[in-house]
Formats: sequence, structure tokens, C-alpha cells
Amino acid sequence: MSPAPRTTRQRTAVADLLSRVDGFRSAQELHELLRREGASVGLTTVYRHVQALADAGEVDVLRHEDGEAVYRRCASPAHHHHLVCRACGRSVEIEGPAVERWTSQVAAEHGFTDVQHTLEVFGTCADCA
Amino acid sequence: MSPAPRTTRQRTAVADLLSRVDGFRSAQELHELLRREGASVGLTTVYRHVQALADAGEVDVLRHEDGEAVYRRCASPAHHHHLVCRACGRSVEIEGPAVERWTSQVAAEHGFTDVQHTLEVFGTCADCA
DNA sequence: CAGCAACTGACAACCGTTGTCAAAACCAGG
DNA sequence: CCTGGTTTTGACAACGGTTGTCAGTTGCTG
Repeated sequence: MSPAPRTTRQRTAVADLLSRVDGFRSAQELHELLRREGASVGLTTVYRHVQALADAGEVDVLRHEDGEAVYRRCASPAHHHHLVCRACGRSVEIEGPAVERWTSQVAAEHGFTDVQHTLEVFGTCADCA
Repeated sequence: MSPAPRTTRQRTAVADLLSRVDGFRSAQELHELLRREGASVGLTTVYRHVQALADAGEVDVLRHEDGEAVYRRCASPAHHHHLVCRACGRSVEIEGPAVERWTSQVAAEHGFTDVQHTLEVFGTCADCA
């Protein structure tokens, strides 16, 4: 059904880069970074791997205000949220059991099922202030 | 500095429509609806008014998963969140003082300032289930 | 009522993203 | 090792939502 993906130079490069950088990066930023490192990878290919990783749940996806998608390798595969610096993109993983409980409760009160939620916190980190 | 906007047929039509429909609508949907009603307004103009209204805080903006922006006139100008049906787009305004407190506390713990957050809840409403 | 500034809308440009397809790279099985 | 087929790659074109352009129109103020 789903054949195991091959381990190619490009796949490794993208995965590696995502492990090294911190903060959320757009596909185009990742593409540019790879180019600078000499490990040049086609933009199309970057998009493909980044999406595959997102589908596999190995990276988290966020949307900037302008709709651009940004990606980040996450420490825990479990559900969590992010505190993101709007200046440098650095981010911290946060958890909020209270929020989880609250959302599902409110949703149930209104008769909603199959509930999901998105929660992201933006601010300016100490270094950028 | 900011000259008061003029009240034109188009401006009124967009604002009116947003008051009548419930749920989040994309600029293109609004454009189509206006066209059907006969009160045809250029797509560019719809975008402009919808953004102006968003800037003025009179409508809320959300991003669908594919990055498309959707708009909704909100009852209260105060900060609040939404419980949105992913099938029909119907939405309910919700408030969560606990969430507000929690986010600002967590942000402060990590040295972040100028904190904002986005929180949206998606589910399937009773009618669509 | 005149005149100017703001508004409109068809159109083109933009930008992130996705589809296409021939060429290259990976990985068996001989 | 080769070799065959299958997957992956990447330049390029296409796409869709959004924004810029600019001449023509329309509110509004004097």
C-alpha cells in the first residue's frame, strides 16, 4: 500500500536541516538555507519532503498571517502548542491540559463533535525585545 | 490622518451581506453571493472592503487549512474565539477567560512580551453530523 | 453646482504552492 | 558488480488567492 520512502540525499538533507534549525521555517527559507550550505535541493523537492514529514506527524505546520505555511521539527509527537517569537521565529513547545479540557467541553455544550483546535501564541522573546 | 471612508453602494452591500450571513465566508464567496443578489460588486472591491472591515476590527479573519482567508461579522468587538463547523461554516462565538490568563502566564514565564494568541475550535455541528 | 479627492473594477502582476514529465538515482535480484 | 524497474528529482508551467494599476466614475464639500 504505502511503499517505504527511499533514503536519498535530498530527503536526508531536508530532515537534517529541520533538526538543526530552531523555530518555524517556510519551505522557501529551507530551500534557500540548503542552497547556501551547498547541499542544493530543488524547491519542488523541498515542498514534497516537508509535506511528507508533516503528513507523518514528524513536523508541525503553522500558517503565518499572510497564509504562508511554516514548518518545525517537534520534540514530542504528542499534541502540543507553540509560543513563537514574531521577530526571530524561535519557538517553545507548550502544553495546556486546561485548554484541551475547556475546548472539548465548550464544543460538547454546543453539540459539536469531532472536535479539533488550533492554538498558537505569538510574542516577542527576551532577546528580540 | 485617516479620512473617513465614503458610504458607497458597494461598501454598504458588503457590510450588509456580512451582517446577514452567518458563518465564515471567503472574499470570493461574498463576491459570488452579491452577484447572485444582483448587487454586483467587483471582486477587487470586495477584497478591499473586507480588509478594511478587518482592519477596523469589525469582522474577524480566519485562515482555512489551505490558506484561504475567511471573514465573519462578529457580535462583540471584544476579543473572543470561535467554534466553527467544518461542514457548513456555521460558527459560535466563545469566550475563555481561563485561556487568556493561561497564555499570558505561560508567555511571561518564557520571557515573551507583546503577547497575542490565536485559538479556533473546529468540529461538526449537530445538524451536519 | 463645480471640482477634487476617494472609490471602483477590469485587468495584469504576484507569490506560494502544486502538477508535469523526462532525466537521474536508488535498490533489488541476478 | 551489473542491470532493470521503480521511485525520486527538479526545471518548468500552471494554478488560485490576493494585491497592484490606472483610467473612468462617484461622493462630498465648498
